[in-house]
Amino acid sequence: METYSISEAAKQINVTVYTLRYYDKEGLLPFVERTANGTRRFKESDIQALKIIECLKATGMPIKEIKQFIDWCGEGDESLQQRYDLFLERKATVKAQMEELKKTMDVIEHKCLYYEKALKAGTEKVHQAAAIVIN
Amino acid sequence: METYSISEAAKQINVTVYTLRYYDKEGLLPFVERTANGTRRFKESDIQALKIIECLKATGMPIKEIKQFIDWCGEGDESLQQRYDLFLERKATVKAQMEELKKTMDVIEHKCLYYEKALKAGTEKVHQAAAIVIN
DNA sequence: GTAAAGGCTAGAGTTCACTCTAGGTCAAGC
DNA sequence: GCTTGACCTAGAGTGAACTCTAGCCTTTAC
Repeated sequence: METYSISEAAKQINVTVYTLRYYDKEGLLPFVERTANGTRRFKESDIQALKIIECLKATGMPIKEIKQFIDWCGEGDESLQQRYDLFLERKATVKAQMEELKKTMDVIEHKCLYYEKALKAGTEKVHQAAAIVIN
Repeated sequence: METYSISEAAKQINVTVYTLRYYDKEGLLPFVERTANGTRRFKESDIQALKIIECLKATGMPIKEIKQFIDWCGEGDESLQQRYDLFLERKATVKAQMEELKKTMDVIEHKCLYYEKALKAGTEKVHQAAAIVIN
């Protein structure tokens, strides 16, 4: 079975080796095995697990909560419900983030139009009457 | 003209007064005027500006870059192009974030289905054959 | 056999964005 | 006139997530 060194693993998931060692220190990688002399070897399934970790991180989940999830994974079927609930909750937060981001995008796009007009006119005065305003 | 105290302004944009003072310290609020004894009074246009600042923050923009934008706003028409470019760039990053979030959502939804099946079966074994795997 | 490349740990340092504390001013209500 | 509450500043402290350093150990290539 093919395995990867820490730097190969880091490259694959696009983080630094420092980050991987930090994750391990924080208990996120209990499944990564070591050679006789202590070197980490990442299996294909470890890479997949890291992708899940990165996915959870992308939802804004703090490392301590990700560790909780990893711990649950080690418990087996006992924690199935907790893990399901966790993903349901993540789904809801990601949905909320998407909606927030859409609102943000609307504002940004308005600003783009504002500045297009201002640039065409050569001045912001096409938009406002007086004073120093943030636009 | 109606104005707001720092605590009223904080409530309106849903941050703490500490945060507003911190923003001011960092140069994000040069437009906020003070009473004779030094108390900040937020105008309606200041609240709008704060909303733009919060919008930029929501795109992941660091405070130092937001300050750059605020500085440009003070320069007037000279900086129109820079400010336009900034919003174009923000638009691109938000678009990228939306795509990333969509991918994240797809993974999360897969996990939800995985756990629904596992819960129905009462065990994760419906999914995998051997070993400790993160799921 | 020795030097370079890569791995290891413990622990210190960094950055960011707040968050809070201490000590002080000021206006309003009793 | 004095207490209460809201405001102020400077600066210290916090927590998260890295990021790096120092010192040490293997393996590989000349």
